[in-house]
Amino acid sequence: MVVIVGKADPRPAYLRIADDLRSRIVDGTLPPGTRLPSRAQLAREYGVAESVALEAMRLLVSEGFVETRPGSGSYVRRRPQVRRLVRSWYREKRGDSPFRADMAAQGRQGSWESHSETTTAPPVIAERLGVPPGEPVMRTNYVFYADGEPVMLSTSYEPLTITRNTPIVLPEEGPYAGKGVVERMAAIGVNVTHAAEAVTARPVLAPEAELLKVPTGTTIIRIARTYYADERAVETADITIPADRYEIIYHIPVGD
Amino acid sequence: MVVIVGKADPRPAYLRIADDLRSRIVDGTLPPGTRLPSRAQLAREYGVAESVALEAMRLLVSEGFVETRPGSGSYVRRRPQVRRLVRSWYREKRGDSPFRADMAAQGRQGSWESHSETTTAPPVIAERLGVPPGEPVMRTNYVFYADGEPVMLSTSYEPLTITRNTPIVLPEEGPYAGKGVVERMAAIGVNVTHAAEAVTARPVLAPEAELLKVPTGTTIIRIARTYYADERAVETADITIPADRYEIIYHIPVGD
DNA sequence: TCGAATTTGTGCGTATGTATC
DNA sequence: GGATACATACGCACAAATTCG
Repeated sequence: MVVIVGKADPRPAYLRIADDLRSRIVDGTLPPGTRLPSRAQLAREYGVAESVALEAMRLLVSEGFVETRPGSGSYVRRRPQVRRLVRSWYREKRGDSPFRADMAAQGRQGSWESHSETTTAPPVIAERLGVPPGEPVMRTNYVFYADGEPVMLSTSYEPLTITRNTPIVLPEEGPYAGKGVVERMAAIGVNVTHAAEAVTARPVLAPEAELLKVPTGTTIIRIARTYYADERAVETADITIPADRYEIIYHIPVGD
Repeated sequence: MVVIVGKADPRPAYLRIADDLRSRIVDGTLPPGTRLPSRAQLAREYGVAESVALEAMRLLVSEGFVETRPGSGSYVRRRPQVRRLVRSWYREKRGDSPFRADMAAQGRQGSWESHSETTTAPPVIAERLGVPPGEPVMRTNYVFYADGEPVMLSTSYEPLTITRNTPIVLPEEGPYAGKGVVERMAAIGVNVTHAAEAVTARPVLAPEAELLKVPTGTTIIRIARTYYADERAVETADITIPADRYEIIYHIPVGD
């Protein structure tokens, strides 16, 4: 089939082709897994050079609608099953590690690796913790796994003025290892009352991509989480999650 | 300067160039606003054809690191000032439009355009609303502006079984126009008790980019919000926000 | 098992239009 | 107005992976 274009189409040809295919993907005419026409076919159908068809495909790939397999063809992308991470207060009340409980709720096995060291608070972190820049903090880097696959990164900071000389100074050692911030802080008499999470998103950077084993250019969600005991910040963390695998669920009570 | 490449470099040339520039952008050697070498310059420096330099730049644009200005040059993207959108229950209690109140809190003037029509619920929406697919719903498309600049898109769905023959059937007409879902539903005796928001993120699509006036390659945050009266869903909406302009704040009480 | 055809990935060179400076 | 820079488009070439007879 050769598509005859109107003369007065203002949009570039590669955008027209991409829009055309995209709308057919979105409306279900081209379901996931469908093989799309090859570059040569598209070029013939739309009456353009092969390089224009190539441009259209590249755009759809960068938008996440299409994946290509060299030598085989281009296919409507099958979305990986989107899993949910629930971030609400009641995840804190289960006695187990919040992450492991989240994973168990989905029938997956949660595990993690971590590394802690004392350092000084960078300006951004100091501001979030409400302490002077350079204040000593315990920094802990985590890689979280679900069924052995990396799914989340986290870098946590706790002021040593709170945890020094307590059994919980190292988050992943001692009787409260892996128990979650709320439970650990409770063990030293610090009563966590609420948390604030600031959600942003951006393209993944190379070091993160390597740890999460995702291709560069994919989108990640970044959560800056801070736990408070009344008005005092007691922990803050930067959490990184691949956006195409997880959605983050917040429950918001509509109080009086 | 001409960069001599080792013979055994496995990566394609355009990726090497992109990786090189990207790392210099990320580590601050090329700060935001810096003008990058032109295609012709890059081609000379790296000893490749101009089309290869073009490919590298396109990749960086699609990743959101670079923006191009025709006739002028390519520049490290300046991150606009990040503003905050607070999504917590108390934003519902202010009597005014929640969006206008959010904007007023930042010293900006909020406004919006909307268009409502009755339609039938697509499968995904029907599932969120807990109604059979094809159920009649009121769909309203919004474009929200801050100081005249588009900052948020929203598509809202309300089952007509709830609002038919009431004064609020059209969200943006009548005495409760622009008042927010909680207040509008209260006006017909529906007591909204909580909301759930599912947060995801992905690259912006061409049609959205046009409405939001953002360059292609930026990241957007997408929120699927559903309001509930006890267990019954009374409204659901898809909200689209440019991730480089806003971060989304959630407050999470840590209850007993 | 082999080989030919197909398909994507990468790269080169050219041309034209339009925006900027 | 001229030089520069990006945007789009055309056409070609070859490598590598896949497919299929």
